[in-house]
Amino acid sequence: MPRTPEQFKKIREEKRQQIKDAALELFAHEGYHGTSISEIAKSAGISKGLMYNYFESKEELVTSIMDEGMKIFTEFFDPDKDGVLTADEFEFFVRKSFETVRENTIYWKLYFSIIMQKEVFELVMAKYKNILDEVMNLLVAYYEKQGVEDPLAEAIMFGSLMDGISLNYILNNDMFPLDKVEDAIIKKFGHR
Amino acid sequence: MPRTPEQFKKIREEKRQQIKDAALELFAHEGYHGTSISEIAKSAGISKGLMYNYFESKEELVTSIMDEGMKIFTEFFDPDKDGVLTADEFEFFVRKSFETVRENTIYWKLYFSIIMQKEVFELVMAKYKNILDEVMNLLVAYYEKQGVEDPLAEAIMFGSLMDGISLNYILNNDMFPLDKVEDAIIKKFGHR
Amino acid sequence: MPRTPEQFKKIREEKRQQIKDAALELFAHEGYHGTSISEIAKSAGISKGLMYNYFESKEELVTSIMDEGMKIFTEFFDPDKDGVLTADEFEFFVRKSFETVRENTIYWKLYFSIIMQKEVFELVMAKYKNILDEVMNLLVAYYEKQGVEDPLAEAIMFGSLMDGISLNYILNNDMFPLDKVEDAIIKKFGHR
Amino acid sequence: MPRTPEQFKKIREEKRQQIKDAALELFAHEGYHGTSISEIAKSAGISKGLMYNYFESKEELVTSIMDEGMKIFTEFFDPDKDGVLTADEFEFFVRKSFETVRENTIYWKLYFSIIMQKEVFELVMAKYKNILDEVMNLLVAYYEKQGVEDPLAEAIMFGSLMDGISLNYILNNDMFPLDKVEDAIIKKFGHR
DNA sequence: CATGAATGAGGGTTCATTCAT
DNA sequence: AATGAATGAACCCTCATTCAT
Repeated sequence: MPRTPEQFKKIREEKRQQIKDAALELFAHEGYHGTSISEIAKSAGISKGLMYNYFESKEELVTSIMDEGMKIFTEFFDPDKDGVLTADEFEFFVRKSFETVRENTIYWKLYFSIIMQKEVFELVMAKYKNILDEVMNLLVAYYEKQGVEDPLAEAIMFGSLMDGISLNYILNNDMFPLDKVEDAIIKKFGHR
Repeated sequence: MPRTPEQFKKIREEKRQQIKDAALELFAHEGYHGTSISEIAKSAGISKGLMYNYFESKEELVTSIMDEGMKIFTEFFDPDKDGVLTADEFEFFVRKSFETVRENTIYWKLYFSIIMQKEVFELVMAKYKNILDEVMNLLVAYYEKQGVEDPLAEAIMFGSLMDGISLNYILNNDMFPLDKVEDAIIKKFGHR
Repeated sequence: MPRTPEQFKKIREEKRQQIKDAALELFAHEGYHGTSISEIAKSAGISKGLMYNYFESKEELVTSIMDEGMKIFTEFFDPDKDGVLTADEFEFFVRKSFETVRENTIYWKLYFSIIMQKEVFELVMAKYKNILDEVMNLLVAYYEKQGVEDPLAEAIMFGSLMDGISLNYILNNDMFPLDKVEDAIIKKFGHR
Repeated sequence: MPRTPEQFKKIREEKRQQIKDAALELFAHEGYHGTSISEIAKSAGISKGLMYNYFESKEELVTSIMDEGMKIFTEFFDPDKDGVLTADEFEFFVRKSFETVRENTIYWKLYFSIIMQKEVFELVMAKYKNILDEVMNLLVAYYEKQGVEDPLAEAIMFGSLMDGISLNYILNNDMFPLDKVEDAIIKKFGHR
């Protein structure tokens, strides 16, 4: 008697996740090209061939991981989706962003290593660019409302700062005083 | 008449440079793993085998390139080496940093893509950490002198911001308003 | 009420046929090595695993298909089985042969692609050789009776011609004037 | 001191031929898909990787072999290239064709196995089609000149017969009375 | 009878490195 | 100093077959 479709679906989803977890860990530490399918399979406790039952290529695997991480990011951002940022929401955004970086350090390590790669990932990046542009637009509008002199420059600086902090935190996990910087950035770029 | 040892050394050095130039170009565009020794050799106009007369491995080649780029960076920084930063020197530092990024975009592309890689490059990074820590110390001292409330947080923010801006400029060369941001950062983090 | 053994056998036979039909289609279009068990199973509307309930291997499957096609061929040939060929029967044979090629083009495509393969299929070919030798013997006897000068050479030429025509028709389906050639061959090799 | 370019060229050509010889043997016996690069390399006495120094892919290898064989074929055909076939030239053509088949049996085995394959080889076949069409045109003109009733049908029959004979000779090397058939075909299709 | 997850060997291909010349 | 032929390990991926359910 075969398993029910529900059973198969459950197996598939669990195994896919299991593979993605193993792959994320390895991609983040060794880089995309530095990680082989063999390593991922071994780390996930499955055979090499089985990988391709769940992901049709190495590229689909990494894409799938990236999408999942980006989904987490967007879920936490602009929660009421009214397209306007208040000062409280700004602070909430900063704190949530750092929370995400803190809790999904490995994912963001992968993210930063991936964005340095070549055309293969330009499609992926195109998708994310929309999301990130949206964030930028909200920020510019916010700074305008608060009467900041050059809202665009301020928004770009703020965005770059978030990137830079994330990058340094990721590279220097133990030493980086993320909490302190979190407060400072809200004070300096919040413009309450 | 045979060449003197000095002449040999000079020829050697020139050839090494020629190889490094070709390799940097390719590494930055195709990534480290995406660039083969064959391609580098062809681009440098020499044979594959000869590569190994000048660099003992692909890894030594990339390490050597990184070192050279970092040397350029340090040469331009803190020119009088008196260990103290004035407000003018701060501005000078920012402007020179951006100048370097603007003029050596390819190198910094390689730099950012390399720092996301694995333990092989941890040695390289250890070396650079000293240089970067030195910069950080000067900055903290500078902010203390200027009476900034939390000098360390300010210095870290400034450093992260420089990284974030460089990263975004590299990724988005055409659209990024580097000049504008350059002025804004001096105004906001100069504390004259 | 449980099914009788006969019912089971019939269901089994139908399913086998269903698989063979799907497989023939794919083998002929993609080649033997170019067709995977997965594709066959999907095309037959069953699971991969079930395939092995009906055929013990990919090889048995293709062998079985070949046998079936050859059976069709022999059924149409020498209908009264008296071991003698009249002029009318010769013509009948030619017309029926071409009819078979026309109606089972796909099978003959598979046939010609398979006979070029390696020793695995030598067994299969041994079986067919008997059938084809039988045909040859009848033809030689026929040409002798008609007073042809070199009956063996004539028979071999005729057999080779039939092969060559089939091959070219298969490869060049649309352009090949099979009808015209059919008449011509009867005129030229019939020896009425 | 490096080898001279001439030396390298000689090495390359010899090795390429060595690989092609090994590959032809294997392709003919095991089929294209049934032959692995590993097997070819082993049979040629080189490493797998070296294959790709001489042929950029398995496909280029087989294409190169096919071209070489077809070149032999065309060299022997229509030697004075005046575009007209005399009765002597017709006989010469038949005899030379069989000579080629006799002497390059393996190649023609590959040829027949290849023409049954899928789209990958359609390009290759397109090239050959021109050559073969040319032959056909000459034949039709020849039969017209000789006053044959249906020249096209005759030419197609002759061409198909040549194919069929080659095929059967290849498959049944030892038993096939090629000499006898050679004479018979000239008598029957020569129309002197 | 029926499923598709799972395996493992092998497919073609690439590439850093070595070596004879 | 210089060449490119040669190696061998590893790469991503496919697939006939087996197996737990």
